[in-house]
Amino acid sequence: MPELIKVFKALSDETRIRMLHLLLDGELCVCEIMQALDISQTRASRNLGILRDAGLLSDRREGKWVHYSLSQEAAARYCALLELLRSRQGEDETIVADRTRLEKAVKMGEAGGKGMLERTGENKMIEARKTASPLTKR
Amino acid sequence: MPELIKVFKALSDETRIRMLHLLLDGELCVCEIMQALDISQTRASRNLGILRDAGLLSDRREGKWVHYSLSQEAAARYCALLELLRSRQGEDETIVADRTRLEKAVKMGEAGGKGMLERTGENKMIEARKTASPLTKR
DNA sequence: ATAATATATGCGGAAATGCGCATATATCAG
DNA sequence: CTGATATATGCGCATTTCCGCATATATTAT
Repeated sequence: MPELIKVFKALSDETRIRMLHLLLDGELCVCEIMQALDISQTRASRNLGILRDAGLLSDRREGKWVHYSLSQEAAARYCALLELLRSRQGEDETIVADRTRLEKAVKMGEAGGKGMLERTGENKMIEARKTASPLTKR
Repeated sequence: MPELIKVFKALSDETRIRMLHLLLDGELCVCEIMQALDISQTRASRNLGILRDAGLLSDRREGKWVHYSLSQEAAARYCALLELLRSRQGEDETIVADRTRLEKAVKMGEAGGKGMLERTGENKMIEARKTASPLTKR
């Protein structure tokens, strides 16, 4: 299958578009993305893999965490596509909500989060935790 | 479903990408496209409809023929996408073959073709015919 | 070593997609 | 009118996609 079509296939799914929107702003690990989008771990991992296999993302393991980010090649080859995405960032309600959840997750991470694998659900409070998290580095 | 995702879905099929490549050069009717791609009438009509419903094409009936072309809105909103396509035109063997078949079909049309609905098959000769065709106008 | 956390993946089922066949619709010629 | 040509569409089937569940793998902590 021609490469460009694989890219379009990767882009033709709402979950993956939401992921890309977040990753336009920088690297994130799977557990951050699944919290931001409020989706299952399976779904997050699978769809990130599809974006990676299409050449749009690259991944990097650091300890327990795998960080995904826009690939260099994609940023070069498909910058027109990414710009098209960027230009629509404000139009979608869902994207805004994802950002909000991401920020919340990042804050809890900075406070020293642990056990991020559970989906929190929109309004569920989780007390501060003790050990390291990928977010403490910020 | 967000509009942009519908567009990506429409673009994530090889048949439809081939169609778009031909239509980047101008308006074509269904029978020309099915000959150029050497596909069935059903397949041509269905996939052109999908591109139209995604907002990428507009159609115009003229007598027996329905002509499809890039829509004004798409050319404006998605010109980055179309440029990306254009920039890959040379890379794909299939696209070149489609162009060749299209030119052949156009020539037979100018000579006064009729009964274009049958797929010709790559090397099947068809004698010149007598009545009007969408191609005589060129 | 065991346990906990983070991520990936095999499997199965529900839904979506792609397309051929037959047929419907539209237009034109006679 | 009938017949020929061009296009669209309902139906059915094969393939693909999406995702949850359970489980496997990787890393770190104890």
